[in-house]
Amino acid sequence: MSTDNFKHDLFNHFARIAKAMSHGYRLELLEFLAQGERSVDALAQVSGLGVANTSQHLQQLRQAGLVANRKQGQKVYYRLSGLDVSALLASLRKVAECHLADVDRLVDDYLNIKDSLEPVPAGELLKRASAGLVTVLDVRPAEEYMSGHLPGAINIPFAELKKRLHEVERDKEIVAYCRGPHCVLAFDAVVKLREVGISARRLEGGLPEWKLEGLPVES
Amino acid sequence: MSTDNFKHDLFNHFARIAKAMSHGYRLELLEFLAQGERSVDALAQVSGLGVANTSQHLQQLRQAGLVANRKQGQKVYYRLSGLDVSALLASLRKVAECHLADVDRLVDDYLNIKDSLEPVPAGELLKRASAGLVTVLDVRPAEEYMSGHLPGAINIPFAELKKRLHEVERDKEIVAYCRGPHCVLAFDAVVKLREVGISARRLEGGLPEWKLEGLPVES
DNA sequence: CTAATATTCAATAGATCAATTGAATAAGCT
DNA sequence: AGCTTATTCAATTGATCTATTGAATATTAG
Repeated sequence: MSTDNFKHDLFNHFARIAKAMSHGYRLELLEFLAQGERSVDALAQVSGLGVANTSQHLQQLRQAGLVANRKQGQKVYYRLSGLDVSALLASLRKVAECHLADVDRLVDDYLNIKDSLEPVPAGELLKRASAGLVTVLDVRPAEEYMSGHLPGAINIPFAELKKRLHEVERDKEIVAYCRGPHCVLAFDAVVKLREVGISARRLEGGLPEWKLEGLPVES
Repeated sequence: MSTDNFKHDLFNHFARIAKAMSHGYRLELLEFLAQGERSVDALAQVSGLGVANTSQHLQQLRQAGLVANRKQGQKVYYRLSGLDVSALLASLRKVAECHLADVDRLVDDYLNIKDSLEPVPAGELLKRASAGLVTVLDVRPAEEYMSGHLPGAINIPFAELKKRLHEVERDKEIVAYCRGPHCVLAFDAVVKLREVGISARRLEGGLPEWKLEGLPVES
């Protein structure tokens, strides 16, 4: 049956993509890449893996078509091969949240403040930010900010937030964002800001989700 | 670092879901389940796997939260655990089509008639069908038709199409659909219908995609 | 040209996964 | 109760995957 072979081949190709995503570290790499282009050793550092190991994982992702790379000088820069990869990751996240009880519990335990933080939808933030009503705060590391961020956002990496609190206007509301819906940086930032009496909320989702909605990005 | 553990745990859970989808047979099972609820042996038959084997694959899918089951009498019926699982599969398909050159070639080779078949978008079909302008033809096996189909669709399984050609009205256009965008049944049906001079097109996507758009289903 | 940096390749051992087989459980039928 | 059907469990073998290590390649700097 040639049509059966077609079907098997096709599903095997789909499976190859899923297999590329079937490892925690590779998913972490994908999340970092969703923030912007990165070199191999930057990814190795941030993920805590060895360089050779990181390189091999990246190659698996590349063979599955999830990432692409370009060589500039001595460095090789990897990037997601498209927005649809971000969309795939978002789908995966959603299924996990809805149907994997463990994930739900984990998220509730760690981000138990979740509901009390009143996440701001992307569309609403865009309106209020362009009207100058809020300060948009990017709490990701500087390199991630530099390779793309929300329009008008200021960058104070979470690690430096305590020292640089004076940089934020205290009379405007702050909306913080980070890497994505399960990144703890924005959660923690909002808590820290509120501790010192600054009105703060977090964006629903992070930069990848913002891009997925087709909203503008500045760099 | 407790926040790092949280991240690792979370991504490991996501990876479990991807791992469940990282096997061709399991993806096939998911596509069949996207047509409706099925018992283990029905799935074993249609997938060509042994029953024990099928059962074990289904259990992996269940542990990943992708499917759910209920026991009725001596049979256990499995189903997708939600529409978001269909959405995840659709995302996977899209990434494969866009970024995996092999898939593109495979699809072009097999469904080379693809573009000439002028697929009908779901929204358009709904309008024209409710206006009585087209006959909607479901070419999937009878069991799949019975567990849910497009409103007003008639069912002639592809295998029986040749013998039952007389059942279709020759003066109305026919729109055929099957399991999904890469299922060959609707393609082949359209070709066969055109051979005998009947005006035919195919629906863009299949029943799962129809459901995903929130359109009504009859059973 | 030589040294240093960034990345990839190759080989290894330990772990996990897949398909098969036969037995065990559980529900209905006679 | 015994028999049949549907599903799951358990154990095996062969295959594939992961992390680590050290060497090989390529590009830039001195």
